[in-house]
Amino acid sequence: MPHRTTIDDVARLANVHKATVSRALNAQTQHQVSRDTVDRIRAAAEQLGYVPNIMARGLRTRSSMTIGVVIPDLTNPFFPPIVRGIENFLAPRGYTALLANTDGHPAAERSALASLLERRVDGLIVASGQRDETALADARESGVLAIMVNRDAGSVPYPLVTGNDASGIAAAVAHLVELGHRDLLHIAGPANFSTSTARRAAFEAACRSHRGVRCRVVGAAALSVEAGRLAADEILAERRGRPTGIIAGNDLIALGVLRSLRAHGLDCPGDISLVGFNDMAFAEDFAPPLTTVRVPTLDMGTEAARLLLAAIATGTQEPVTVTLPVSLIVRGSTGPVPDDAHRSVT
Amino acid sequence: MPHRTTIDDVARLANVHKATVSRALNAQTQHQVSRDTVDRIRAAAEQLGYVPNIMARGLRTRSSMTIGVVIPDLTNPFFPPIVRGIENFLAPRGYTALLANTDGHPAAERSALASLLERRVDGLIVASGQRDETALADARESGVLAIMVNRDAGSVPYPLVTGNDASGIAAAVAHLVELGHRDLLHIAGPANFSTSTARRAAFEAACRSHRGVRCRVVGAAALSVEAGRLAADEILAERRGRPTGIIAGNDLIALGVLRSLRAHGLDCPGDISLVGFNDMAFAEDFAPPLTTVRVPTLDMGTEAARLLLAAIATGTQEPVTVTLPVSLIVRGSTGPVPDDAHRSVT
DNA sequence: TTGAAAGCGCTAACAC
DNA sequence: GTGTTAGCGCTTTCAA
Repeated sequence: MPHRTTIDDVARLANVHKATVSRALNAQTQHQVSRDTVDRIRAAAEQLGYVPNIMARGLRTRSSMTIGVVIPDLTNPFFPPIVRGIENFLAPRGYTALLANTDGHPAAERSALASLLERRVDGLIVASGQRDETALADARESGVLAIMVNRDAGSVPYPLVTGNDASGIAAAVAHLVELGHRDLLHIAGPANFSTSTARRAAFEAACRSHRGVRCRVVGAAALSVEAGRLAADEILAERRGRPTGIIAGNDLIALGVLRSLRAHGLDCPGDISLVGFNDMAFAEDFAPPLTTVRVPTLDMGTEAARLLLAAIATGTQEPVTVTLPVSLIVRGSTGPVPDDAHRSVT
Repeated sequence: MPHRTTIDDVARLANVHKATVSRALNAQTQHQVSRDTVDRIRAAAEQLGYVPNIMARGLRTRSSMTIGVVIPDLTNPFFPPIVRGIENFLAPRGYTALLANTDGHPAAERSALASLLERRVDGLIVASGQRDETALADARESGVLAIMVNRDAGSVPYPLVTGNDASGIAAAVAHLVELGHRDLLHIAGPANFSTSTARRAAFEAACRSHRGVRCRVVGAAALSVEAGRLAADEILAERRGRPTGIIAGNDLIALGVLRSLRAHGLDCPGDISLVGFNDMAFAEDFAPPLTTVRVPTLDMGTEAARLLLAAIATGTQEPVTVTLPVSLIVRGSTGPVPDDAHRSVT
């Protein structure tokens, strides 16, 4: 690539030493240079179209002004808002995000992390947390600064920014109970995600807190539409004990449930009510519009970026957990329990 | 950040000069080093957890092994698959993507570009093309390699990877005509996007090629749900001359049309048929499932990355246009023209 | 096959 | 206020 012009070229044109150019062009050191020379240097830089080389600077200052963002899959609608929130915070502060997808594969995560570390990112924001994080454990071991987003890293004590899973699930359960539902099912995500186990536990606790509510939990193989459909298929194949209300581990699973319901000729919410989790983009446009728990994904990203830059500034980080509030968004996929709901269980 | 261990540390442990370490650890120069020393160096590097510093290497080799990806908004579901396609191609080749959002603002684009250029990206992939690209013109002027994706950069002659807008629109028109529709409307995107004008022209041409088809074009203020809804609201407010078939400039606009239709108590496709463009994620889950033109977004990203790396390898690029095939996906939002369709125009 | 030396473009200590 | 000097960690001639 081009951009040949270096700090030396500017120095020559402005008739000063390159160190002076460096001072003049840097906000923190600019006051050390006289007004006149700053102007002269500015003009020279402008004239030459000088673009400072951040790599060279970084070599000296041991900072790359880039942050590694590792996510499972950008194509999953849950993650773009997080990334956007991160960038919204980083960009005005001179930082840029290096993106890496892992697809949930440990091998891909390893190589993604390696690639980011080679580039000497100043820190990591990781949205692909799992129970068994070996690669992250190594990173943490060698002093890499990082913030987890949404899911934690198992036993690796990185700070975490997450939504309030418990209160979201509690609100969903309360909503269904209020509508008269007494047979509730939770389709949980894989247990190696901290959010899955948190939501599952919250579901069971919430059900216990309402008298007369029968609850049941099944697991989905992944946080995906297909996994949700499969799980729902199995449940709907059973002739007795069908739930009247389902709380899905996330919106993708909920979408799978919706497809399964249609395939079985069941009406939502006429026959079965459904609540999702996350309020992903366009959840309101589904058929029916999905009742779900809204998670502030953009804010989660922003907050994670804020925490990371703070950690970079101090060089240290405590394993805090920042829990952001969530809210139940009631739309068309939940309704009153059908009259004959109890036929199947008696 | 940590990772203190440098090539010198490895050299010392392996009892060789750092130049030898460099050769041993580099695939292209490895054959210059004896088998034994390579092994010894490898072991030493492993033992020390050596991670080469790409910035330092880049300073020397004038290549950063990073590609700048500039998009309007990651939160728009059209872009993540493109980015994913890019990364799928880049990652195995040792490149990483630096992401920058512009929100369609020239100012944001300027600063995004500046930030990428400071980081000495080896090239750019730009999905935020507009008619009046001043920042890109400068980049092009100073020899920056770049590939446009989806939309071109107006008069800036960068190569372009795009979907076949004309054939997609032609297929959509043919589909509606076959269903009996004779009054067609195209809600076009803003004219400063090359795709908007291409689709508009294709629409008008396609309509002319079918005898007895009346066509009309209105513009949406943006490629967004809200802009689509507004445009549809205006059309539906007219009491006469309503179209029976609408082809939206993209799926987001189509979604806005859907919402407007619902608000007006109109049935889709009972009263009006609707075709989108792009086949964005979950278009099949809308109410009704959206008939749309599928654009191979993932492939577009991959192809753009391929072209860019080729350009980087040769140091030159021709202003070629790669047009990828698209296909009409017929779902529930299109149906036979209603019987009374001609009442309103007579 | 390996070592020595130079330098990529920048900033930071130290002079003056 | 400004110049000098010395590297940051790497690759790449050029010698040996």
